Amino acid sequence: MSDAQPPQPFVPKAAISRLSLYLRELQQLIRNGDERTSSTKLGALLGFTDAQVRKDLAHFGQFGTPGIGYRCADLIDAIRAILGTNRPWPVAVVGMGNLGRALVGYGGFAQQGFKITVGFDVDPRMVGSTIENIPVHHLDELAKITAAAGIKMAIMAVPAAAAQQVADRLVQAGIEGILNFAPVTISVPNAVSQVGVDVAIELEQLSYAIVTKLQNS
Amino acid sequence: MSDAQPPQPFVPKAAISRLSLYLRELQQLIRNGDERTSSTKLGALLGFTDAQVRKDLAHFGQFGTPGIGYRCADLIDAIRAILGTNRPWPVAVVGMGNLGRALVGYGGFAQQGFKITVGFDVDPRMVGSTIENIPVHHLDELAKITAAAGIKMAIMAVPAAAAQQVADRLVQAGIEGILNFAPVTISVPNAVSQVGVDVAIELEQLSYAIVTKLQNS
DNA sequence: TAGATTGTTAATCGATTAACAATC
DNA sequence: TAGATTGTTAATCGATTAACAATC
Repeated sequence: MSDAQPPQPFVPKAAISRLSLYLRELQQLIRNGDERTSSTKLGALLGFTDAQVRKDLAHFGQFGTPGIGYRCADLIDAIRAILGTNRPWPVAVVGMGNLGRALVGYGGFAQQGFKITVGFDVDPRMVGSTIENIPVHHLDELAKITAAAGIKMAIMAVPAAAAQQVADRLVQAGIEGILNFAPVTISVPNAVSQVGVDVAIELEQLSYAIVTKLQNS
Repeated sequence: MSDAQPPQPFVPKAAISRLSLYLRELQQLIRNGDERTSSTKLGALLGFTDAQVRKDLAHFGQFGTPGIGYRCADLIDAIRAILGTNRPWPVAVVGMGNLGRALVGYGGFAQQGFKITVGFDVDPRMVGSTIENIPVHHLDELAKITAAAGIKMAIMAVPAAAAQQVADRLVQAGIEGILNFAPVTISVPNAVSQVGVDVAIELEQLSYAIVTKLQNS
């Protein structure tokens, strides 16, 4: 209907990750009572150069004032609009084991616009129950319920052996983004976005860093 | 005492992350009964080029046979030796809330060499209890217990507001690697390694991907 | 032998940083 | 005005990919 959207050419993926970090830092600054900040200050808080901060933002428009810097509140609004978190996202959790239940009980991302509104499992003892006021349905109801609720994002907290099957069902149900906590690579169509979090891999990165540091000493 | 270690110049950080992915994929191949693989096959499984796989490995030595490829079991051993996970790592969890307890109950990374052996909290109702056979101590005992147990890695699952203080205490206690689940940037000395996992940020990346895809259509 | 695949060097590509005119 | 800081272009740096001789 409108062509107001800028053409938005190649935005490095790493730049989008940093946008999330800027957002988090800006929210912290606001909590500290800071109204304004600068690319130098924001970068220093995160270990980036000022040029990096400005370049990242420049992909999307102009948000500051030369000689002054950025209004924290305005930059927050701008970044949330870019990321698409200026409106609420209902989220489904699949797999109501320890991790699934912990995620449902965790309020931390409600503040960023994400609200877990439903859980799924295949265990008959879980199905029909309620966890922290969130209903748990059978996985067979996935498509019906996510469609009715307009849910486009799901968090997978299922065993590795089930992950690909569950991913297939999420795709089938029309889910467009998957956050996968299972320690396996899942294969989904290109049109579906995925992000993986594997705690073992993160620990391996720490292991490497520690071992390497020892070697160098 | 010995100079057997190769000089090991600049290894891109991204290459180390991919090493973990190769390892995970190789373990999957072994489970499928594959004895051998190639850079082309391994790359295809993860969406990388064959050149990328060979280049990453080349930073550390020669692990394959021209014309043949790689023996999965051998390459697994080699990568584990590089990452430092060819020996067990005892790990402490700080913060025994929903997430902390879920991590203790999760066996997934024991298989990769990481074993949670102790938990810490400040809540008197938790201190002295046992979760999945893991004792929970008061945070005041951190230094004493981690030193005695030779623990060098800790997982932080504490509220954002407490994160920096807890990080300071971990550093004080001689911890060398921190996996931080709190949604804030923590500042630690250069000699201490840290990795952050922020679920909200991962969801933001999905949000961006979904919203952007819609725009382009 | 012919076919496959490695390890490595050189070429390409992309991302970060430096520099600076414009602006407040 | 002088000082600060943006947005942006050009220069640098680093990482990925292509190509190929060596090898099984």
